Amino acid sequence: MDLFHLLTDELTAILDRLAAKGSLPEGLDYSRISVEPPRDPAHGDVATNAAMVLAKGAGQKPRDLAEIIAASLGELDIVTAADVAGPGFINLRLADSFWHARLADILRAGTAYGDSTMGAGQKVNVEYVSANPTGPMHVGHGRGAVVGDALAGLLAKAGFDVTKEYYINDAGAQVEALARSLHFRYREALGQNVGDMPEGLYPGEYLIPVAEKLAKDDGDKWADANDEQTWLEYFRAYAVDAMIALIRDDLAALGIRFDRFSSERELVQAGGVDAVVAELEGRGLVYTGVLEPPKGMKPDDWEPRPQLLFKATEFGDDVDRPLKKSDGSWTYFATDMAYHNDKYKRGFNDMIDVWGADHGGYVKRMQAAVKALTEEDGRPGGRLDVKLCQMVNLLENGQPVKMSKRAGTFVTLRDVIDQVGKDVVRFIMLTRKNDAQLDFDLAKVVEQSKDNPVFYVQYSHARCKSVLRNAEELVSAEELTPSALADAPLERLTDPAELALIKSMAIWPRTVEGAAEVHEPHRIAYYLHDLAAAFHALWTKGAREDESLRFLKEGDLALTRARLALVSGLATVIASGLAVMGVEPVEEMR
RNA sequence: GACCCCGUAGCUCAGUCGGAUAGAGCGACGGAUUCCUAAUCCGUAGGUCGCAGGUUCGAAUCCUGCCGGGGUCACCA
Repeated sequence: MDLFHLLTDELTAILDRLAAKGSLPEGLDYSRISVEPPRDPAHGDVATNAAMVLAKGAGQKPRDLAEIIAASLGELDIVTAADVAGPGFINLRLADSFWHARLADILRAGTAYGDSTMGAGQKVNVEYVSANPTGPMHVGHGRGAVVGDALAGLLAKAGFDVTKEYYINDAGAQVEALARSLHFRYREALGQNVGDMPEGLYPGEYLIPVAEKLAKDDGDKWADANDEQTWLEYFRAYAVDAMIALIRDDLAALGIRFDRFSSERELVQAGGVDAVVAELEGRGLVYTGVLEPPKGMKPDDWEPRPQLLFKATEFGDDVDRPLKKSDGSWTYFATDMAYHNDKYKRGFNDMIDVWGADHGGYVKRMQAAVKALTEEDGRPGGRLDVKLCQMVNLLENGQPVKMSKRAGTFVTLRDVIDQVGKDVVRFIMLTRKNDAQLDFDLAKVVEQSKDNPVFYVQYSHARCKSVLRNAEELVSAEELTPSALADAPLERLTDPAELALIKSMAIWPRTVEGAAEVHEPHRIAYYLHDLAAAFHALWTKGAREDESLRFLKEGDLALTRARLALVSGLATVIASGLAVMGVEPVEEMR
C-alpha cells in the first residue's frame, strides 16, 4: 500500500478517536486534509495540514490542535518524530525500518510496483492520433500518438480499464481528394499522359506504389477519368485502406497498438448521426436558424443562411453549432457528436480525446455535446477531457529543419523514428506538458550527456545493471534475484543518501496516481529524471568522496547484498516508469 | 470583437486538485577522476512567479480587470 494512503488511514483513525473522546466535534469534513511529502525534505518525510483545515470547525487554534494530533501520530510505531511547525503543519519523520520495508515491497512487486487500484476497473476511452488517412504521419501526429499512448498506459497502471481508440475520418471531402489523387497516380502508372497533378490533390509519392499495385492487379479497368461514378467509391475505399495500413506501420514503429479503429463512414452509414440528431430534436435541442457572423472578423463570403443548429449554448458553448452542410451532408461536428455518443453507449463514461492545439476551438462544443447526450441517462453522465497538443519544432543543432511538401524535404514521423529510435521519440515527446510547444532537436536527443533527459535516465538504469553484473563475482546468482534481495539485511542501509533514494522510489505510486488523476503523462518523465539524479548523486558519492558507500564491498557481503537490493530496486522503479511511457530500459550504454 | 492556451532565473522549462525559505537543466564561475561507466557529481551566482486588486490562517496556483505572446473563430477535418 502506498505510504501516503497508509498514513491517511492512520490519521483518520486518530481523528475519529479524538472525536469519540470529545476532543474534536463529530462529523468534521476530512476531505480537504492532505498527507503529502513536504516540499523541503528538512521538514521531514510526510506533512499534513489536518490541524489547519480542521481548526475552524473544531473551534481551536491550528497550532493547539496540531499538538494534540501530533501527540497521537507520534505514538505510531513507524513514526519517530511528529513536530508542529509553521502555521500548524504536522511534520512526521518515519523510522528507517519503515523505509527498508518499502524497498522490500518494491523488489517483491517488480515492475508492477506503483500499480494502483485508484481506477477501480472503471472504463476509460482514450482516443488519439485520429489523423486523416490521407498520408503518412508527421511529427506533430507523433506527439499526439505518444501523449495518448502514454496517458493510456498511465491510466491502466492506475487501475482503469482502458480502451485505446483511433477514429478514422474517412467520410469527408478530404478522402475524396485522396481517391482522386490515387486515380491520378493510377492513370500515371498505366502510362497515360496525365500532366501535372491538379490543385487540391495529394502530391505525395506515397501513393505511387499503391497506384502501381492497383494498375497491376486491375489493369485498365478504371481508366476512364471522366466516369467518376464507376471508380470514385472503389478508389476511396482502396486508398483509405492503404493509408490506414501506412499509418498502422508508422504507429507500430512507435510501439503503438490500438484496441479499436472506428470508422466515421460506417457510423454515418449505420445511421448513427440520424439517430443522435433525432434524439436531440425530440428534446428540442435542434432548430433551424441563422447565425450571426463573428464580430471583428466577418468572412468575405459571409451570407445569412438558415442552418440546422444544435443548441450548444445551453450546455456552456458560446454559440449554437451547425449540424448540416449546404449540400445536405453532416458536418464534422455532427458525426463527431454521434461518435462520442457511440463511445458513451459502449459504456465509457470517461472519454479522453487527444487533439492538435489547432482544434482548441472545438473543445467547448464537443463537451457541450457530450453533456447534452449523457445528462438524461440514468448514469452519472459522460465526462470528456480534451488534451491539446502544441506544435513540435523540429531542429537540427538548434536550427529549424526546413520542411516543404512541395520541395520534397518534408520530414515524416517515420524518418525521425528511423533516425533516433522509437524510445528517444517517445521520451522526448513527454518532456513537456502537452499544451506547451516542444523543441525536438534531432542532434541533441541522441547526445550522451546530462542535458539529454533520455540519456540521463537510461544511464541510471544502465549503471544499476552494470553494478548487478559486476556483483556476480561476489554474490551467487540465487542471491541476486529480486526476491532474495528483498530478504537481504536492509537495515544496513543507513546513509542519508541511501535512505533518500529509497524515499524517492517510494513516492512512485503517488506519482502514478497524481499524474493519472490530472491526465498528465509528462509528470512521469520528470519523476524519472529526479529519481535518476538521486541515484547518480549516490553513485558519485561512493565513487569519489566516501569509499565506504560503494555498492560492492568485498569484505562485507551482507552489506553488499543490502546495497544490491537498493540498486536492483532502483532499476525496477526506473523500468516501471519507462514502461508507462512505452520506453525500453537499456542494459548498458558502452 | 469573442473564446482557448501561455507569461516563473540570462535561455529552455517543472512546480503535486491553495501550503512552509519557488525548483531543475542549459549558460556563467569554482571544484571532484589510482577505485562499481567522470557519458557523472558537488558548490557559487542568478527571481517584485507579466501588472493591479480580491477570496483566507496561507496564492506562482483560485476569482476579477488590465498588459504582452500564440492559436481558433458559420458549411474543412
